[in-house]
Order: sequence, then structure tokens, then C-alpha cells
Amino acid sequence: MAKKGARTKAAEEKRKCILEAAREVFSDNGLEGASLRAVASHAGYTPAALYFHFDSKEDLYAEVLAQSLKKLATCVQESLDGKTNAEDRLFTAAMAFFDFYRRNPRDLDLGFYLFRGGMKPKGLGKDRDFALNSALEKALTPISEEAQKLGVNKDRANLLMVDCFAHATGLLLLLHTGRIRMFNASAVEQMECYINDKIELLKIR
Amino acid sequence: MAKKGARTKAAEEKRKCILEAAREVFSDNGLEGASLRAVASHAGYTPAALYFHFDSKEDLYAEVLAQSLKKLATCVQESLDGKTNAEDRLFTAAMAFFDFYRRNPRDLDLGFYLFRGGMKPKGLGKDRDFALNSALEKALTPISEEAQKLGVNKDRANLLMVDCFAHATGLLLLLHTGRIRMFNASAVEQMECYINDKIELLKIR
Amino acid sequence: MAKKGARTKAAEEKRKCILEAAREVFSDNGLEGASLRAVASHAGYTPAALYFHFDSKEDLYAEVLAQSLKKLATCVQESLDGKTNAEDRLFTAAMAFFDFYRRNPRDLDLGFYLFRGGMKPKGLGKDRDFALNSALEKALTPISEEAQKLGVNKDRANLLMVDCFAHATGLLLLLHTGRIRMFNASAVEQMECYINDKIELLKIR
Amino acid sequence: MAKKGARTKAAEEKRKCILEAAREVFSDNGLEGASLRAVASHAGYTPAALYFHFDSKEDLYAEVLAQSLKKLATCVQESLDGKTNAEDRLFTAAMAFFDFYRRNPRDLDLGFYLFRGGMKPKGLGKDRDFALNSALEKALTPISEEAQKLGVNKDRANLLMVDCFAHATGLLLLLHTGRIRMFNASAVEQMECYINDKIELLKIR
DNA sequence: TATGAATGAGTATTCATTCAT
DNA sequence: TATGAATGAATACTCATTCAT
Repeated sequence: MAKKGARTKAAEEKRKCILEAAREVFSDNGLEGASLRAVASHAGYTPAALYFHFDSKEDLYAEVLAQSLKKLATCVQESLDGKTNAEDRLFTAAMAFFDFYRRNPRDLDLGFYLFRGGMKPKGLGKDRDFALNSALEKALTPISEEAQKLGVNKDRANLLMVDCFAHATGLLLLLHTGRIRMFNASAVEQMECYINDKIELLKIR
Repeated sequence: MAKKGARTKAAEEKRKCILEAAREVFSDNGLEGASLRAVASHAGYTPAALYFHFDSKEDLYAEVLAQSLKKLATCVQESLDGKTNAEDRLFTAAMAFFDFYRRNPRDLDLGFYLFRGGMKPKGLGKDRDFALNSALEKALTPISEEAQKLGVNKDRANLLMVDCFAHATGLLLLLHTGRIRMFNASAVEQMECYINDKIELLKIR
Repeated sequence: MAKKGARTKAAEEKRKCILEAAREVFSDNGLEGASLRAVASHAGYTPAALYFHFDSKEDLYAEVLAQSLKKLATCVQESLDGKTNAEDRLFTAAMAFFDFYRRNPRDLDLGFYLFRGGMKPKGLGKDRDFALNSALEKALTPISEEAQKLGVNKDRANLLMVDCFAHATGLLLLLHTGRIRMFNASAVEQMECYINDKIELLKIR
Repeated sequence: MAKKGARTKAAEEKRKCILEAAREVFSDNGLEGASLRAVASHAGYTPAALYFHFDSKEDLYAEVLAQSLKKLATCVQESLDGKTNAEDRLFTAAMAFFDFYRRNPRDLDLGFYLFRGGMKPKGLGKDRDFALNSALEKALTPISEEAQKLGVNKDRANLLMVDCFAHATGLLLLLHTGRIRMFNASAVEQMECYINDKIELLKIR
């Protein structure tokens, strides 16, 4: 009902304004803690008005998340600009992924809700789920691609990508919850170390 | 924590029954998403009845979580029974941690809610938070201890433990959300591989 | 106080309707004893609907009380219209105060809840408390003013006003609880008698 | 069910203990704010235990109130000990009534709930209501009696008693809610003044 | 006599959502 | 496009009371 295909420029502006408000509110209160009312008043609207632009709270959430993932992919891509050495590019891509979430903890939260069933009642719908997954994959593929350039076959390159994803995610979790300090460790250093070890092992084998 | 010291056997049974119901509901919906009503009706009780056994929703949640962490620590400890070789023990402890959450996804969910800010607004109170953190640490320390037996200094052993924790966590996240299949990967194999690589690197250096 | 400045006429009507319902329910049960549900259903609304017109139960109560006091003050003022003799005006003002509450027992109940500690724990907030007190004082001051015109100094005039307030209140309490009948007395006559005695004493001294 | 007529001495003790607890709790939290649970735990009992001694919360309240009124009557009686002059006795009795409630504000609250319909749902029942009213009257009658000794006929003596009751009540209300300070007045002085005026007028006529 | 356990009705308030205007 | 008004279901938690033991 909301998205009729052809949207006027003005409407697009308003959408963006609402999305921005949503991002902030979600960031401040977490996802479950945020209310449509809060988003609306943050954006200078009545709650009812949002329903012209988004079908539901979940719809709104999904778009916020999509934007986040797009920004992530862009971030990773841009980090590679001007870099040609494959080893360097692998390292850079993985760290860009890691750094994006390190610097934007709320985007991490956003992502977690995608992974977990956070939004059970109706779910986000298959189409949307697929689109979001693709966006995430797109942000990660450079890692796999560079590994292949280094002579690793496609399957193993994929596994390496998954490993990087997993390690980054785990460290970020520890970082954003203060646990890493408890252990006297530095998330960045450990991430760097992890990738370097991986690359070293790649060369040995 | 909730009630008197001497509890009858029957009462203990009922408590357990409620805790079990709570475990299911909390792990499905998280602390904020879960309602006392749901827990109560799941356990076959009236909401008001729960207050006889637990002081509040958070009290109930904390106890569920504490039990889960205790089970985890026990699991890790038992996995080491009869093993004497340090390398073997390190591997076993890390995999026991990983396997516990692999086989008990609900407990992983439970744990995530502790880590993530989901409950921030009020938190569980410092005492409880500290106790829960200690319980978690207790489950992980064997990893550090065995690394030290292998000649690694205490600080680096600690980092290694953190790394294992992070990697396991990341993989479990991928596993329980079906993402790992998307990538054609096996969580168990990748965890095993990760630890073995770590051990190998330990020996090289 | 609850909502925006510009209110439509229809909205104003509904507000009044709710306030009227609240008046009845509050005066029957007091602030603590009355439930929003009761007010709502009395007004033909859902509880949630009230929150569109008033911020909270206490907000609603305060507004009901404020209206009542305003009506009281108006009543006293109007009773003096066209009267010029100070003695007459003093008598009239005091009796107008008394008669207002005699004829509107619900308003008396409302007022009692303000006076009594019934609501202490949270109170209505200082601003509101002050406003309500002022409204009450405004209704009583004519008594003091007329006494001063009769040559009484300001302090003594004030005390006289307080005395009238106290006596009226006491008699009204006896009246509305049926106790006065028990004693074979007439509240009106005793109030009249009391003021006349006061005036007489004023002249003697 | 509770009061079987013949009560053991031990039971009587316990009753007293509970009543005392109830008095305190009612005093601290007001009547509506006080819960049976609070009374029970204050008395070192379980809520359920109270039901062996009292039929209901209202029953408990009624007994607390009855005790209060008995104490009031005693207070008034004792104030007259050794006094023989009728004028003196009238003044003393009225002031004793006033002073009792001045010094025990919570007993005043207790009393108000009797007058107002505070306890609507079931009421206190006719018998009890009558008994409580009698107790109150008993505390006031000395005023009427002494007036008669001064030559006033019974009816007028009664009215005088009612007037004293009303005036005292009104002043106490102002006193206990801090209003009297607002007016720069002293409740005691105004009460004394009121009775003296009354006596003076008695003599003039 | 007393308790532990349980209940059902009750509390104010918030929420996402809808709909007439 | 946007709003004010309204709703019904939900929230955690408290209460007086009951009853088997």
C-alpha cells in the first residue's frame, strides 16, 4: 500500500527523514524498546502519518536495516580503493567489515535482530529476508575474492570468509558489551592478528 | 535468592517447573519480549502465582540464566575427565564450550540477551551481573590454563581464550540462524579447524 | 495543561464529558479509590482513550478539582452582586461558601481528598498544588475583605476567615454524613447562627 | 467466624498485637494505601493468619477505629478529673477532644474514613456503625452535660456540642494539612478563642 | 493456630494500528 | 498527505481472600 512504485521526489525526502529518525530512536532505545510513537515524534509526525510511508513497524525496521547493510557494503568497497595487492586487499576488506561495526555499534544491534528471530510475530517475509542476506553477502564477498586471487580454491575461500565473519562478529560482541576489557584484550589487535595468522597459514599450505 | 532458606521438596519441584517454562519462553523471546503471563501459562500457573516463587520478572530471568551458565561450566569440566595431555585438554575444553551451545541453542539465546544491551535500562543489578560474569568466566578458564601448561605466558593464554570464545560465538550465531548452510560450511569442522590452527601456531612460535 | 493550545469544539465537548464522568467517580471513591477504567466506562470510553485527553490519572483529577474550585469562587462572587453593606456582604460570602458545598456534596468530597493526605505519596506536584490552594483562597478572601471594611485589622480579619472556613467545613462534614440529624440540628441554621454571633462579637469589641 | 465469644487469654494477646501493627501501618500509609500483607508482616504473621483473628480487612479497620474512639473518650473523661467548675469543665472537655486529635493526627484520619463512605464496598454493617457512633457521642457528651449545668436547656446544649465538634473538626483539618500555617493562624488559639466566645455568649443571653 | 500456595480480579499505563475527516 | 481520536490487547505487578495441610 505504501510504496506505489513511482514516488515523488518530495515523498522520497520525507521517507528519508523518517528513516533517519528511526535510526536514531532505534539506536537510543534498542529495537524492542523503541516505539513507533517515538520515531514519529522524532521525525515531527503523528504516528498515523508514518503509515503512509511504511506498512508497519517491521517494514520500517527492515528499511533501516537495509540501509545499514548498504552502508556497510559501501564502506568495505571504498576501503579497497586504490589497493592492488591481493594480500593487502584481503586484510583491508576484513578489517573494514570489522571496523564498520566497531564504530557503529547500533548497526550491529540492528543486524543481530536480523539473525535472531527478534521479530518473530510475522517475520520480515521471504523476499525481504533474501534481499537483506544478499546485501550482507555483498559486503563480505571481497574477502572471498581476494583469497581466490591468492590461489585458494573457491570453496576454501568461502570458508575463510565465513571464518572472518564469525571471528569479527564474536569479537564485536565482546567489545560492545565491555567483556573484552574484562579480559584485558584489544578487539582491534585480536582481529588484525587473526587475519594475519590466517594469511600466514594460507602461505604455508 | 527469592525466598527463605528451607524449601520443601515439592516447592523445589514447582520452582524447577517454572524455571523450565521460563527457560523456553525467555529463549524464544528474550527478556523484554517475554511476558510473565506467557511463562506462567506455559508452566500451568496464574501470573500471580509466580510471585510466590520469584520476586520479579528479572529475578526469574537471572535465575534461569544462572542455571544455564552453571550447566555450561559443568559440561566443560566433565569433558576434561580422564584427559591428561595439555594439548588434548585445550582442544577438548574449547570444543566442549562450543558443543554445549551447539546442542542447546536456547541457552545460547539466553546468553545473548545477557551480552546484548537488551535489558540495559534497568540491568540486573551489579551483584547479579558480576555473579553471571564469573560463572561464564569459570566455564572458559580451562582453555587458558591448558595453554599455560603448553608454555604460553598468562597474558597470551588469556587472549587465546578470548579468541576461542569469540570464534565459537560467531560460528554458533551463524549456525543457529541457518547462515552457515548458506555458505556451504560446517560449524563443527570450522571450530575444530580453528583450534587446531591455533595450537599449531602455538608450537611454531 | 494536557494538550495543545488550539482545541476543536468537538474535542472540548468530549473533554467536558470525561471530566464530568471523572467528577462523579472521583467524588464517590476518591483519587486512590477511583480507577481510570471506571471513569472511562462511565464516560463511554476505553481507558486508553482518556490518555488522548489527559496525561495521567492525576492530571485528570487535578483538572476536575480545579474546575470545582473555580465554580466555588464564581459562586461566592456572584452572591455578592448588588450587595453593598459590608455586614451583609460578609454574611453572604460565608453563606455562599457554605451553601455551595451544601448543595454540591460531590465537590466537597473532591476537596477533602485535596486536604487529606490521601494522595501524599506522590502528590500532585508543587505547581498544581499551589494553583489549587490559590483557587481556594480566592473563594474565601471576600470574607476577610468585608471584615476589614468593618474595621477589623488585616490579621484578625484573616483569622475570622479561617474560622468561618473551619466551621463551615465541620458542619458540612456532619451534614453530608447524616450525623447532624443524629443530633437533631440543622446545619444551615447553625452556620447562620455562627456568622451572626461572629458579627455581633465584632461589634461589641 | 473469628470471634467465638469465649477467647483464650493467649488469643487476646495476639489480637492486640495485630491491632497494634494495624494501627501503625494504617498510620504510615493511610487507610487505602495500607495492605493486609503489610499489617501481617508488621505483626510477624502471614496474611492468612490474620483471618483467624479478624473476618476481613474492614473488620480489622473497624476494631482499630473502635479502640481509637475508646481512647478518645477516656482522654476526655480523664481531663475532667478533679475539675468541678462547670464553665471550666466545658472548656476542658472541648479542648480535650480537640487536643486528642491534634496530637494523634492518624486517629483523625481513621475517624474520617468512618464519616465518609471510605469503605464502601461492603460498609461496616449497621451494628458496628451504631457502636462506633455511640463511642463518638460518648466522648462528646460531657460538653453538652456541662452546658446544661450552666443553665442551657438540653436542646441548645446539644447544638453547642455539635458546634464545638464541627469547629474542632474544621480546625483540625486545616491544621493537619498545613493550611492553617498558610493563613498565619494557630489552631489551638482559635479553638480556645472559639469556646471562650461561646461561653461568653452563653452568659450574656 | 498458622502457613505456603494459589487465585482472579484489579491497577495505571503503553503499544501498534485503524479510520473518519 | 496528514491528523486527532479511538481501540483492544498487552505489560508487570498487587491485592484481599481462600484452602489444603
